[in-house]
Amino acid sequence: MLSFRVLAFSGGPDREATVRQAMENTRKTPRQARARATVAAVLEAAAQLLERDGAAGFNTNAVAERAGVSIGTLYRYFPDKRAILVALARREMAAHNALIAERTAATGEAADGLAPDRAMIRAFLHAFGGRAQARRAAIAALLADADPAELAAGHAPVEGALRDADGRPLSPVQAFVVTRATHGAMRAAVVEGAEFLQSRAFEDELVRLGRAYLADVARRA
Amino acid sequence: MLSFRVLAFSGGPDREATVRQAMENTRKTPRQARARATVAAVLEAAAQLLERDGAAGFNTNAVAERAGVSIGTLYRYFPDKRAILVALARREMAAHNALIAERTAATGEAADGLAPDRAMIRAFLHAFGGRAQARRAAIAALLADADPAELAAGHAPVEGALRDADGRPLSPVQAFVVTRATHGAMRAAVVEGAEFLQSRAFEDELVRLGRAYLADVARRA
Amino acid sequence: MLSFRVLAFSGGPDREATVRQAMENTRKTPRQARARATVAAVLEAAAQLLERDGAAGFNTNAVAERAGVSIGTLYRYFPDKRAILVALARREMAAHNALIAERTAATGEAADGLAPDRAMIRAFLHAFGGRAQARRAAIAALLADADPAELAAGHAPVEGALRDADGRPLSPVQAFVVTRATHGAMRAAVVEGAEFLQSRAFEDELVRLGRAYLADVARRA
Amino acid sequence: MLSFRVLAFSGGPDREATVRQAMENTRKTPRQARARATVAAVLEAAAQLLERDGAAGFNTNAVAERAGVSIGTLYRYFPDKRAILVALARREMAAHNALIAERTAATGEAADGLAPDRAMIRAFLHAFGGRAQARRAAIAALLADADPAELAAGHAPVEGALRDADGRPLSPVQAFVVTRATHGAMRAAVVEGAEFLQSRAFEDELVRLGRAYLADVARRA
DNA sequence: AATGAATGAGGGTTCATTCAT
DNA sequence: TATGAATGAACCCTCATTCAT
Repeated sequence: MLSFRVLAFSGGPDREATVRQAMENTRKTPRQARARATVAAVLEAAAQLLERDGAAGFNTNAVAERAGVSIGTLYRYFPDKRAILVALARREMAAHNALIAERTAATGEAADGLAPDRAMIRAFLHAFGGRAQARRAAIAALLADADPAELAAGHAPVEGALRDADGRPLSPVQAFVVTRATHGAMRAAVVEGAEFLQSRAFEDELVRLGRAYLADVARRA
Repeated sequence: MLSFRVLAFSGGPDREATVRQAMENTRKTPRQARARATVAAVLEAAAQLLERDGAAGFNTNAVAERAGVSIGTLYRYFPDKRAILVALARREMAAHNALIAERTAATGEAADGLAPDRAMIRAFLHAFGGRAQARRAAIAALLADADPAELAAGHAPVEGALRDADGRPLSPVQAFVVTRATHGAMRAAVVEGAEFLQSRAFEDELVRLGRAYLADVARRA
Repeated sequence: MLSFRVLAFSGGPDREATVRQAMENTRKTPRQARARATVAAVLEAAAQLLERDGAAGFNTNAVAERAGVSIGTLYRYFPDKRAILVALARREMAAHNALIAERTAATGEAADGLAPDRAMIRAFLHAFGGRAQARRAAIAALLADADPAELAAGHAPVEGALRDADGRPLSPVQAFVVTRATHGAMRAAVVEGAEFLQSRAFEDELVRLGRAYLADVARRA
Repeated sequence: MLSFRVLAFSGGPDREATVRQAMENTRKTPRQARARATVAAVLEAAAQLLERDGAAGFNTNAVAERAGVSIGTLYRYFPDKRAILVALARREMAAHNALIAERTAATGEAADGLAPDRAMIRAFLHAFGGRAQARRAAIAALLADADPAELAAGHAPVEGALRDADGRPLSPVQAFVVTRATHGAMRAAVVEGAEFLQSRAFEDELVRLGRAYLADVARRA
């Protein structure tokens, strides 16, 4: 379900190192705060442009202008255009993960009484609530030149942890099918702008889909 | 399952006119074999470039050159770059639908002994066998600026015909989930370059996914 | 002495082929005449800018503007900025060679009564008469990233033909020294803007330099 | 032969002021060892970058980083990019002159048993032994926008001291020819990367070239 | 005095589209 | 009707230089 981990790429090592260093070393220096603010402004600007104009409106000059920084400053923090997309995807992912953590890790296995599968689905659906267009454009833009080999990585942790209704591990193909199917349905709802995206009914059907499949796998094993 | 219907546009008023014009150009004029040949050559060239270089290699000059026509001629048949993509998607879709029709509609319910769900899945997987890259690039390119509201249309006929294990119609949300989930898993296999794309095991799991879900829907109804 | 052969590089093979084809195939087509005029205008503009502002004034947009063509047109004929420099050098070389041919080949060995060494020196000096700054800038610009291995090629034919005062071939080092020394003195006169560049006295001393050296080589052999 | 004096500028009024300022900064302020160390570090960094990447690698930010000083500090000591090049050239020149002085002026006419012309040639060739690329890039970079009128100054002292084989002064053109010819041959060997650059044979031929010329001048006088 | 983040003019190049031939 | 040369807006990115801290 962690669909967006898929989109995480690493920028140029040099600059990336620079920025990471700049962003993680000391926490309190005003310099660091400034840098973080700049990065945030750029990402926010990118998201807004993606939201408003789609991938077509996403160019480095426009992003810099909307972010209120010079193009040179933008390039101090992002080695190239693609890195902005990558960082944006990473940021969305982080927010997504935080949501999941908040809902599951809090009370242990079944936070607020939710089963883990439902918790993850709900987290995904809510993370995708706003800014569908921005996310969609980010997906599309990255898909356009992403390394297909890396596209699989994001699902690996979930796939490894999956068990059928009797607690037995799934075959690789089965793990693939259930993760991608669930994710694909959610993704389609986002991309198609389905109005039931955040409804209980949709969530219920997604949960049912996974469980029915896992039960059937157990039954025939 | 009709994956590429996703790519079919009817367009907002402006686009609609544009596309209609493109379609009429493509459809009426070609009483001359020459015109039809030109259109075919352009689409074939576009598919090849998409396949070889991804979205980046897809530019009107390159398409015209590879098609062996002048750029001016290309613009006689396609009002703009986007129209080529649209026409290409439509062509792929038509081929895809033809395949499904051949396998299902021909002998009625169970063509060549296959259940309809399996037949459709198999058709999809085989349609995606070759030219995966071209289709992926076409998806990405169109997704980049497609009107989200229209992305849903392609699945409608299948959704309407779906029944649960007891023959009862599905709710809209249920129909959405089962079509997009199946399609999403197949799409992911294409996009991620899964090596089991055309394996029997994969097909089996996809069939099981849909049937387990529809059985569960019937059980709880 | 054929210093500028050194500067001849080949542009990108594709475009180069295109242009060559465009320029050499048919002679009379108005299209060809247009193309040749465009190439000439670009080269002339480049030479003027080099002459006026040095390498700093040499940028593709300025060249296109002064040539009276769009930047796109410029890039139709030259794959990149460097290719313009290369072509310019080639053109100067051709003019230079023509001058030499006119002065030597005409009457055979000693055209207009000139010994071959003096003829070549004079040709070089006169070719360099005008536009010294443009040539100087072209040299500098190309030197900035020329492949040193190729820098030697231009002198090879002359080196091979050299003989000492008794008609014996020179050693490679000797051939190198006499060609580069003569050329270096002429080059310095151009680069430093020496006012005696085209004087008889300068020519005489250059001729003497080579002859004295070759006589000495013969004497000690 | 004092090849790099070529690079010494006295500048037009504007430039002159700029350079003088730079020189005074470089000369007076460094009573603090720190300042001198900074200037040295910058020049060393510049030389290394020129050596490694050619003119393309020579930019102020890279120089500052490699020198281990901030870009702001660099600009305290050098008014602009060009000043670094000028100072570098001056430093190389000084080292070169010191070498010559050590070999000739020390023991008067024939230091370590070498004739002065051979001593100067040898000094030049050895100075050019290492860092050929850096020097070549420095030449090219300066040539790109040097005031041509000033390029001549460096050779003046040698020219003035030159005598023919009978001890008579040379004409200005003769002095020009012999200095630039010798220098040009050495320069070409550096620029073309000739493998015999530091060989005895090459040195011998350079010495012979000058002597044969000066002898011939005396003979015809 | 040192720092280095920020600036933004400038420059190389691409490519969708037009229109004279 | 076909051609393809020409156009030029747009875009990505670099780097010399400034200045607040």
